[in-house]
Amino acid sequence: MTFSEENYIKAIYHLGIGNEKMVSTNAIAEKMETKPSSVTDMMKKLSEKNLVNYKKYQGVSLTESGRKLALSIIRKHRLWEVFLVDKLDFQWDEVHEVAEQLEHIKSEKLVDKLDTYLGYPKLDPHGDPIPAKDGKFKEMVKILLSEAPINAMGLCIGVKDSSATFLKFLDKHKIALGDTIKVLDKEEFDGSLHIQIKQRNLLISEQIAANLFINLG
Amino acid sequence: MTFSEENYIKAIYHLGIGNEKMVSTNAIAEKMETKPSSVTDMMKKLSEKNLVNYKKYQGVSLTESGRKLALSIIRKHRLWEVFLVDKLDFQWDEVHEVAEQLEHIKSEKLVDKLDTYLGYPKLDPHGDPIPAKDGKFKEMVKILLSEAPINAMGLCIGVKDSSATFLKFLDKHKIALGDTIKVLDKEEFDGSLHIQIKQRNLLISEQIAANLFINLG
DNA sequence: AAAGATATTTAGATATGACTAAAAAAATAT
DNA sequence: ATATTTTTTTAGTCATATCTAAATATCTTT
Repeated sequence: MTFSEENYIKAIYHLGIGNEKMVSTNAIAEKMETKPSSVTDMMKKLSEKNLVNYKKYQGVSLTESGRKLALSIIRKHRLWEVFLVDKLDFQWDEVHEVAEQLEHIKSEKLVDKLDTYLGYPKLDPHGDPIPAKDGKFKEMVKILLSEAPINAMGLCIGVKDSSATFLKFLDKHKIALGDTIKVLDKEEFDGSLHIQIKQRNLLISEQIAANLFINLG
Repeated sequence: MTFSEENYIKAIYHLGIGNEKMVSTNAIAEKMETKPSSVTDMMKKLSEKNLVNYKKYQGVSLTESGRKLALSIIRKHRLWEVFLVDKLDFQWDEVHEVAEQLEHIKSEKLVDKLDTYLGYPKLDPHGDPIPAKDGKFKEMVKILLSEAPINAMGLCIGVKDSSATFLKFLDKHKIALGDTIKVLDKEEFDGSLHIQIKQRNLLISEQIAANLFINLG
């Protein structure tokens, strides 16, 4: 598998979450920051390798082996992120790019030993679950903070956008995974949320709220 | 820099050690397990990028920036090897292949933090020195065991061949870096050496002796 | 159901890094 | 010093992964 192939597989997996249907060529092109024609070329190749189900004009979905491959790459990505934060003292907003490279290192032994060394972590620094060796993992029950009803209270368990800009914003306002958040009020005008977090009251924009996952009770 | 370019630079560096002259196209081709014509192509490209001095039919040598690049790759390779052995519990004969991949990860911050995490090691698991960030490092004074005179005594400080086969052989016969070795006798017939190591007497072939570095006094 | 808009695919081109076969230069031997 | 061998380079191909431009299929409107 080339890096490029692996990145396509990962993109298809991420796009396919939730909507269990077919993923469109254009959606993949946008995610990969490439042209639709390049996607078509690659889909033919991945189809040959039995990693995706592809029919002209119908979009693609991952086959069983495609899904397994995707999960193994995601497993590696998230384990490396834990390593960078827990062991090397990286900030959580700095790890993504490096993990994008490390996820392509080929050595099963390495991944297993890394997993052991890290103490079999279940979540990465952004709250995303780490697939087990056999590909199994359970998504937590989570909703976007922006969709929580007024007076709802829950644990902050993850971020949707994991860009450095957003993560830095959270750090600056001392919002961290594991914090308890209570929705006090919602502004009708722009959807801003008044929330209570660690004894503090905070007003956050809808865009912020739409990128924070919480777990209700 | 592509992986391929980096691997060529590394190969030229290794071939250029000792013989401070030009490195031949054929030598590079052999080391890289590729064809001389491919080497010529790449030399033109690396020359464009000012990483090698290349003149048709004259061989190549690294420029100052080529040398720096080579040392930074070697630094990464050796630091990762230390990580794999010290932290992840790999055997010393298992680390080379994985480190060949890890050495191409691009992130200065990662290398620096790894160095710190490992406690600024000076040597990798095979006894090779790890270049500092600024590229400086001192080779130990070392000779091949096969070239040591009879009755010489020294510390085993490194291996020349670091293939799994050779390293496993050393493990099997309990020969490790740091052991004191004394040359008792040399067979005239085939160059075999009688050595004393950890109270034991051992007879080793010349080929073995020609891949072990020792440091006299 | 035809027209227009959007999405997707095909065809043909480019850059990288490899290869083979043939030509040319350098080294070695007679 | 000439012939032979070895080394190195050139020329032309190939595969991968991209791209642009043009063609075609599907979706959306009316």
